[in-house]
Amino acid sequence: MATITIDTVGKYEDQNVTISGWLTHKRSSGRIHFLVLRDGTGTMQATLIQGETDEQTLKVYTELTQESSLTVTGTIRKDKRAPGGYEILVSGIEVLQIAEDYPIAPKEHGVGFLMDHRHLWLRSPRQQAILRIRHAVVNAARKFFDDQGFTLLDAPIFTPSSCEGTTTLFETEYFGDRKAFLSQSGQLYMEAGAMAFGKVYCYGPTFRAEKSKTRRHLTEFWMIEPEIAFADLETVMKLAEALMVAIVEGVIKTRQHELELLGRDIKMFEKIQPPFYIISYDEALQILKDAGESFPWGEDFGGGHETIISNHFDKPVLIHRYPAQTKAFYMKNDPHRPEVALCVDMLAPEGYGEIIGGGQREDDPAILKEKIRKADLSAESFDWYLDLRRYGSVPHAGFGLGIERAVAWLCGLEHVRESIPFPRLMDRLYP
RNA sequence: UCCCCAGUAGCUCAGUUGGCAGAGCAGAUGGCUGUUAACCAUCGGGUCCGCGGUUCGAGUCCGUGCUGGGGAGCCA
Repeated sequence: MATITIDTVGKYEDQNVTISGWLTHKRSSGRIHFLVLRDGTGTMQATLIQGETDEQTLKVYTELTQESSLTVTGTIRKDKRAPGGYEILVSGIEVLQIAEDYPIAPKEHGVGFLMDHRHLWLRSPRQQAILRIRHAVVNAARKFFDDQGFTLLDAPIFTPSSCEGTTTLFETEYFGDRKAFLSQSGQLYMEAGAMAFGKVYCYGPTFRAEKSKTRRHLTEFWMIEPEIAFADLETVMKLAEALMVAIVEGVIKTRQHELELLGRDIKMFEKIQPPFYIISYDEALQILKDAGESFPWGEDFGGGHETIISNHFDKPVLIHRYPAQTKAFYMKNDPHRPEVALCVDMLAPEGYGEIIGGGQREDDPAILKEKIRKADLSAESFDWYLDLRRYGSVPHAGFGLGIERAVAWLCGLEHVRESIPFPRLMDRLYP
C-alpha cells in the first residue's frame, strides 16, 4: 500500500493508500461524514459512511478536533462532488494527536489576533499561497543572476558601522566594550566582491531600526543585491527591468493557482514586459505638479507621492537622477549635472512603493573620502571601502530589491507583514 | 516621536438619551444518507482592558495608563 501526498492523488485512482496530515475541519450529513485533510501539499476530502465504514473508525472520527494530526487509510475515488475532484473513502484512521481547542476558526479574525498566532496562521491557505509566491520570487531572482554568471557572495550580518548614514541601526554588544551593528545592506561588501568576481549578488536579511509604522515597513526584511564592475547607471536600469520581468514570469508560470486564490489578475502580470517606463526625477515632479501636488525640487518622495506617480503607469516605473542630497554618500553624482545622483528607484504599480533602489557608485577616492566626511561617518570604519578605490578603481553599479515589497505587490497585500513568515515590526517581536 | 481609531464571551462584533449583558461563529448534546466555511434544535460560556472620578445608578460621561490597529516622517 502506497503512502502518498495529496498533490499526487490523481495517480492513485481506485488504489488503497495512506495519507498523513492535519484535520482542517469536519462536516457531516446524516450517515455520511467528511473530514478535510491538509498535508502541506494540498487539501482533500476524506469520506466515511455509516454502515460501510467500521464502527471503530467512526468512533475515532467523532473524537477528532480541528488540527488533530492523523494518518488516514482508504481508497482514492474520483468524484465530482469532492472539492478538487478526488476523495479518499476511509477504511482506517490512526490518530497521532488529538489537538486542543484550536484558536483559529475557519472564520474571520482581527489582525492583532492573527499576528499573535502567526505560527498557526501559516497553516491557512491564504498564507501558504503568499509564502509559496515568496519562494517563487526568490527562486526566479536567484536563477536570473545565476544564469547570467553572477557569483553568490554572502554578506555579513554583523557590521562595524553604518552603510546608510541616515537610517537608524540596531546596535549590539560585541565582546566587551566593542559595538556591532546589524547590517542595513550588503552593498558595500558586494562592491568589494564585484572587484574580485566581476558580477556578484547577495541574498539575506537586513535590519533597520526605523520607528516606521506603515504598511510598507518591517524592521527585518530581505534583499537581493547585485553589484557589477565596469557598469554604469544605464546597465543596472536594464538589469533591474530584466530582473522584474523574470520574477513576474517565474511567478505566473509556477504559482498561477496561488495568484488566483489571492484574487490577482494574471492578465495584468502578463503585460509586465519590457520596456518599462523610465523617467527622471524632474519628470516625476511634473507628474506630481499635474496632479495638483506642490512639491519642492530637492526632496525625496513620500509614500503618498510614490502612489500618485506609480498610478500613472500599468507597469513598474524607473525614476532616475534624484537630487544628490536625498541619496546615500556612496552614490556617484552625474558629471553633467552634479546636483543629481546617478541613481534609480523602481516603483511597483498600485502604490506598493519603492521595490528597487540602486545606482552607480562613487569611484573616485578623493570625492568618496570627502562624501564620507560630509556624511559625518567615521573615516576609520570605511578605510577598507576606500581601498576599493585605491587599488584599481572602476566604474561600478548595483541595486537592492526588497523581497517583501515585491511579494506584497504580486500578492496584492494590504500590508507587507503577510509577505514574510515571521514579520518583525516596531511593536512586534512575537512569535 | 507625532496624529487618528478601537478595546464587551475562545473569535468577530452589536449595545439607542446613563437604567436587567446581547447576536453570529467556535465548544457540548441531539437530529439529518453527498457535505463544500453544510444545515436545524438545545445548552454552557462575561475582571464590559486597568486605575481614578462624576452620578441614586457607568459597558455608555470625564481624566489617566496600557494594549492593538491605521497614518505621518524616514525608507526597501
